[in-house]
Parts: sequence; structure tokens; C-alpha cells
Amino acid sequence: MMAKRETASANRRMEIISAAIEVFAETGYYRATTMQVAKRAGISQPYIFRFFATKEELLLAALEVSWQRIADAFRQVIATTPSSQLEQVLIEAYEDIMHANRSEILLQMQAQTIPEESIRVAMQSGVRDIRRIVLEAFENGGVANPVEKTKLFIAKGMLCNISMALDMPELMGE
Amino acid sequence: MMAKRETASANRRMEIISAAIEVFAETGYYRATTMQVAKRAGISQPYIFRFFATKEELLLAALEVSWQRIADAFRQVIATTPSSQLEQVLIEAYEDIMHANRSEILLQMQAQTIPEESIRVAMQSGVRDIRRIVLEAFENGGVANPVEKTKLFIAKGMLCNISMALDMPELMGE
DNA sequence: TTTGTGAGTGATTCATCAATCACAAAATTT
DNA sequence: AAATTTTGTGATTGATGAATCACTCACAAA
Repeated sequence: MMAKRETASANRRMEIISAAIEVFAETGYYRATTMQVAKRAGISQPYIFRFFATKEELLLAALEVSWQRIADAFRQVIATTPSSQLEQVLIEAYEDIMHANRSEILLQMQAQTIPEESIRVAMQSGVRDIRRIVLEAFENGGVANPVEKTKLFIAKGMLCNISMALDMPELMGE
Repeated sequence: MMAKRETASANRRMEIISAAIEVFAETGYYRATTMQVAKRAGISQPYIFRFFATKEELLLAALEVSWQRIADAFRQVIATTPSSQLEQVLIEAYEDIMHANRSEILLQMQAQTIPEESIRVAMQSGVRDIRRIVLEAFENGGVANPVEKTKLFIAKGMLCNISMALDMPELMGE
């Protein structure tokens, strides 16, 4: 069990991550400054480096949180939804996340093209996990053509992201 | 008709844009320096600013080139392909562009999340144009459910981009 | 009461870049 | 061949931002 001090420290850490997600999403990771993140988190700029060795490590932590949120939500849905409605409910769960955690999605989109190896690896593993979760759920639910269904599910999710990022709702019409 | 001098200047301009597309795609727009672009184009760094008032204006020009390339290719396909094979040939045309002009696609992906208003506007108009071109082609070809077909076509294109950017070919399987 | 430690900050450093300036060499025009 | 315009560069500048350093302060245990 965690000691009180460790808990407090972990909270502080999470506050910084949350601030970073917002600031990175609003301003763009490279333009965002650690000063902005610190202000948002209500601490001094150098103090960030007590928790994260580099700005990039902070980005990595933020990405991990954002992928974890999606994985958790999907697992929850899969455990409680009959396979006949599975796809529809998964879509709704994703839309909920997009509205409640816009910044996390915007950050993931940014990270798709960040060339740092460590970021790329984190993104690959995030996408791979989500894909595996969805594919296994379709397979276990006896859905026809699970591989193709999974592919289209993810494709629609990506279009959904872009429609949100560019503020073009017409892309999702029908 | 253009004078020789104007042509030479336009060539120079395009050389800079081409260099910028590569450098921006490789390094990321914000981290890429105008010095890197200049080196790649074989000119001095200050000379870039004879053609583009700011780095951002250079990015805008690069985006315009990249969207234009897709629009031209699609129009070409549409003008020469029977509607029965239209979607398949469009997909192939897009895949060709992705392989021959990887950097342009990576740049567009970056620009999806760049918060500068002028960039956002350019991206919206690029996406809107492509969507309109594809939708009208499906409509004129008498394809069933053209709006939904267009949406899925674009969604698959976006997934294709991500599969390329993250180097995850398994996302496009089937 | 002194010793020790976790939490936190102000000031500074060192490097990096976009953008400007002042100038030079070609090319064109007159 | 003189004047002018176009093409181009080296040197500099003014900001900026990540990361480090040298501290202070609260508080707890011995």
C-alpha cells in the first residue's frame, strides 16, 4: 500500500500531466512551453523537472494516460454490452471520450507525426492495444468479418478525430 | 505569358517549397529550422525570406501544393474511369501519391492539429475540396449511397495515412 | 535544539532560431 | 559603359525556452 507522501506526490504528478495535456493540445507540443504547463498546474516551471526528466518524458506520460482512458472505456463497454449492439455502443463510448477529453485526442493526433522514436513506439503500442481489444471483442461476439469490421471501426474513429480537430462536422454526416 | 525572369523566380520558389515539404515532414514543422530548409534547397537561409514573409507562409504554400496534387490526381482518374471501377481506381491513385509523396501527406497530418487560424482554414478548404470532388464523382456515376460512400472513402484514406505514419501496415490488412 | 528531508522557487545559463540589415556580384536596361 | 535591377550572402540581433543551480521554508524525529 502506498504511503501518504507517495500518494501526494503521485497526485502532483497527475496534476502536471493533466495540465500538460491541455497546454500541449491547445498550443501544440513543440510550441507549448514548460512555463505554460507549470502555470496551469499552479507550480513553478523548474518543479516539473522533479517529476519528469525532460519535456518529452512528460509527453510520453500524457500519451499513456490518454490511451489508457480509451482502453478502459472500451473494456467496460465490452464487458457489459451484448454483441448485437457492440459496435454502436463502442462508437458512443468513443464519442463521449472525444467530447469529455478533447485535449487527449488532439494530443494523440499530434503524436501521430512526431518523429521521436520513443513517441512513435508509444503510439504504436497504444493503437495496437485498442485494435486488439476491439478485434477480440468482435471475434468473441461472433460478429461476421471481424478483421474488416475492426478496420472500418478504427477508420471511422480517425475520421471522427479529424472532423473534430478541423471543426468540420459535415465529414461525419449521414 | 511569363517572362524568363519570372519563370526562374517561380522555379526557385518551388524549389524552396519542395525542400520545406521534406524538412517539415522529417523533423516536424516547429522543430524544423529555416536553415535546414535553405540547406536542402541549396541557398542561404535569409534568401528564403525573399519568397516567403514568414515561416508560416512557407508552410501554407507547401500545404497548397500538397492538396493540389491530390485534387489533380483525383480529377484525372474521374475523367478517365468508368463509374463501376471508380472507387478502386481512386484508392490506387491515393496510394500512389502516398508512396511517391510521403512527405506531403505527413505534412498534412501535422497540419491537422496546428492551431494557427490560417493553417486551419487552409486545411478545411483542402479537405472540403477533395470531399466535394469525390462526392460529385460518385453522384454523377450513379453510385448508391454516395454520401456514405464518400465518408467511408475518406475514413479509409485517413486510416491509410496513420498506418503509413506509424509504420503499422497491419492496420490496413484484409 | 540540531539534524535531516521533502516541497518548492527565483535567477541564471546556454543554445537555438526567425527575421533583419548591410552589402556584393551578376544580369539587364538604357 | 554607365545606371539600374535582380539575385544572392555573411553577420547580427532580439527573443525565447529547456534545463540547472543555489537557495528557502516547513516540519519532524532524535
